Amino acid sequence: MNIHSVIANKISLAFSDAQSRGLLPEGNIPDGFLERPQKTGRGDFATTLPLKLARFMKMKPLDIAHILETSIDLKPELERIEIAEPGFINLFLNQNWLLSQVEMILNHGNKFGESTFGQNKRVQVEYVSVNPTGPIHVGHARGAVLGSALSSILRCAGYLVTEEYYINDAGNQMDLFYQCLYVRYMQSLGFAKEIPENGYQGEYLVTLGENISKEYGEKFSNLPEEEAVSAIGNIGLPLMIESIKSDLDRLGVEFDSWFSEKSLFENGHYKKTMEILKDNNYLLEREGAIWFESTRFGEDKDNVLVRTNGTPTYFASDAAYHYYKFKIAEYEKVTNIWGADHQGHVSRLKSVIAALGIDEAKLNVILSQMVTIRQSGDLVRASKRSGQLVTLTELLDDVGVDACRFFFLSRSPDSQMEFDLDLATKQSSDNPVYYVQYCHARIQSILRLTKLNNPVPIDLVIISRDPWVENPT
RNA sequence: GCGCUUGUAGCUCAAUUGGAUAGAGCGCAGCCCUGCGGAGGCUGAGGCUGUGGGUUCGAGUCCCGCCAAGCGCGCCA
Repeated sequence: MNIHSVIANKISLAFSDAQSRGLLPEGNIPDGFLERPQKTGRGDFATTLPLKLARFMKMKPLDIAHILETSIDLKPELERIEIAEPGFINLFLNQNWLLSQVEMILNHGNKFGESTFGQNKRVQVEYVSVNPTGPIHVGHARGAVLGSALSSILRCAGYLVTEEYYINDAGNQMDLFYQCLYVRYMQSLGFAKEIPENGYQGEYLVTLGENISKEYGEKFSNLPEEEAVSAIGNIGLPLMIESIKSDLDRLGVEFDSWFSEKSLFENGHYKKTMEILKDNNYLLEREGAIWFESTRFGEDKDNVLVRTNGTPTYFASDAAYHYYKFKIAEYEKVTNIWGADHQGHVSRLKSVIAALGIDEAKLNVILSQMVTIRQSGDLVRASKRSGQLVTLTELLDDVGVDACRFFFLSRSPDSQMEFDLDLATKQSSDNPVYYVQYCHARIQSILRLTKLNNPVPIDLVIISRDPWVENPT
């Protein structure tokens, strides 16, 4: 048990002890009563319990504080208690107990800080999940770093984590991608073809098209267009996925599972999902399409699941995917990390999950806000269609993995951020990454020097409770 | 128009989820140092927490209105 819980326990016991002695009236203890004061001198921990209880118990906070004080069992972790206006109880750790923690930490080595909080529950973190229609850019990279860090933390907290990438290898966007790749292939062989309007303009497709023509020659150019598009698509898709994989690998992000959207239609999950929705009477036929009645869950409008032409929408496969997550894979908790531009999708996904009979509280969606790149004072916008994007590869070439991960994690996912390339590459204390790396180098140096001499048994003494206290020289 | 997110020192961000005098780094001003693997050290100025109300012992944090920025509101994904 960590020290926070130990002390919270002590206070909780003191509370019920005072009640059983008739000093305090009956009632439950509120949540979040133990905190760490912002300033040293107010103790290592503080409780606001008297303030929180005052109104309900119709007593003065200071009176409650004094009653609790007499019931708190100090030993062995605590040294003393102080009561402060208007009703805080400040708790000070025992110095010998603090010293013993050094040994405990050393004994735990790299395992220090891990916990069994998650009780080996199976959870999934799904992130990145970029359409394999182009390379990963800076916005995706932010989600990638968040997901990978979150997964590590969950593992340390005792969860069994599956990190999954959802490959959108079905649907209109993929068809468009195949079409564009076909055009680039034909262009590389000298045929006059044009990228369709709203198509993918990026340079990477030119290269990919050239590579395919180099390896396979002209053999697809003689086929009927539809056949050629499909054949080239079959070659292009795995190449695209491989390139995404290797980009992420450079970023230190590795997935346990790559889940294919297409597979949902091959293994029956999609069919089953639609059956459940139908049986639960959430489906409507209207204007030749099949709709999910989202409005019954308070949504603004209903959503199409199957188009007039009979093909399922992205929303339909996402419903099936989440059916898979909860009903087939049986994860106890699922976290999706999405770009903020998917924000409107959250509530209707939750609705469809509820309609499938799944507790929507099991799904947590983290939205990561937009990233802009600043270089030499200028802002660079990321836009995929126009091909004007800063790719992950370019970012890593410029600033390296450490700075990349550090900066993405240094801001809340909720806030938009500017990634300052000049700052991230600066070798001065302006750059927090440089500062951290410098500290690490110095510490390693000290450790190396220590090993040169014969290590002596450590005699631990607390010189000062406050490391910044002035030295009396 | 409706919905989501954000708004804190000149800049980039914190603030233990409603607690005590809103804190750090950079920048700025002043003083000091000059062979540890120096990113020099110390001190200081700098704030009506976008804005107007409300809730209560207490609000940067919760509620309502307004202002500003970004995103979303497809039978695209």
